[in-house]
Amino acid sequence: MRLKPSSYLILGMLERGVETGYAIKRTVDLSTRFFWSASLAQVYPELAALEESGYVLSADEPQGARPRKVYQLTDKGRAAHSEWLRSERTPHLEFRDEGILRLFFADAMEPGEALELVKRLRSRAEEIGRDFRAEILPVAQSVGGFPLIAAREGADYFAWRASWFRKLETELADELGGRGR
Amino acid sequence: MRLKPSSYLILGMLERGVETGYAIKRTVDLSTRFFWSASLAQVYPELAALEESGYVLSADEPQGARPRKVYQLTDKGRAAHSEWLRSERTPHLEFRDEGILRLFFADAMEPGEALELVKRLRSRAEEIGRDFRAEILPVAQSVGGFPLIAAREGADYFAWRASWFRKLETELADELGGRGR
DNA sequence: ATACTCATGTAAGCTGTTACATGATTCT
DNA sequence: AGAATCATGTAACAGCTTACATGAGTAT
Repeated sequence: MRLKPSSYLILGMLERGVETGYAIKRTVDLSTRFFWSASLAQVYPELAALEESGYVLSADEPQGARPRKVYQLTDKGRAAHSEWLRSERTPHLEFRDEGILRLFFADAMEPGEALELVKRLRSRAEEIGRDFRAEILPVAQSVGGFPLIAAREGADYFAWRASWFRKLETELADELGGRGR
Repeated sequence: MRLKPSSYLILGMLERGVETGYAIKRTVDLSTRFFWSASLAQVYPELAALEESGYVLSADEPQGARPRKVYQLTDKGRAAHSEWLRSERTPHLEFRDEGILRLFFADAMEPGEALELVKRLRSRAEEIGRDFRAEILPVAQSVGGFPLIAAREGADYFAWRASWFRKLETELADELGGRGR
């Protein structure tokens, strides 16, 4: 079995003491979601595959009549996660940014419409920044350490992005105003 | 047929006068690659599907004995692209950032090793920034308009990212040095 | 001659999503 | 009593990638 970044995400969560598939998904939604997300339909089969390959071990720990499987890392799993963290392989970096894609094609619109687009992108960046500070940062603050540092990167990024669009907005507004005279 | 961002990428390239599937892929690699990439095995079937649904039209224009299909937008295709640009739908925004994922789990390493990780991430951001300025920006400069603005966003982002890691690097180095006394 | 670029396409596979299916426990 | 949360899983599909297959034109 070849481990993908999503596998290491799961190994990492187990290493941090998150025990069940459900809890991993919940934790991801409150922490790594913005730079690496995962769905339940990804987590459960991945946990099964990791167990099959000996990276993790499960034990049934039902809560009353409700079934519940707790997972823990094996030595092999801990070693794999540790090797990944220290590895010099180039980490995967990919963006799917439809906003910038629209910006790229904005020559097909009137200057006023392009300005409207940039305003919407700025406002969207601000909105995500707010969500981030409301949902992710507080949790990260209570955890501290590198999860907090990673959360700060996210918050800083969306702040930077909003200010980048704000700057572009003034430039485009100036051009528009200047042409009017 | 439901159009995805990748469909609009292709419509947009046709709108800008890029004529063949091969040329679209080449242009994407030199312009939108960092915020929206595409492979040949994606472009060719997508062009066929767009023609099937009436968004584009193809004509055979072989160069000698070498087959070649040139595409152009239909009115329907132009309208769809225009509607997308002006739309208020929230644009898709997704990151797959294995670097920040490693940072998130860096508590599992010694402080010195975590610092090494941050150095690698900083150096990788610098490297991508250089690639960007070497491969993407010059082309964008010769094109001008919004493609240049989008390219600047990319260049500015990787500069910001490098400086963010640089700052973190000094913070972590200070902590390391401080503990030694 | 040889290598690179132009050019089109397909097959198989990987990664991930949404929606479905089910049910217990806890909070209001 | 009803809603939200905890909990596990599967089926179908969407989107995309790598590798394969083929060959002409152009530059060194």
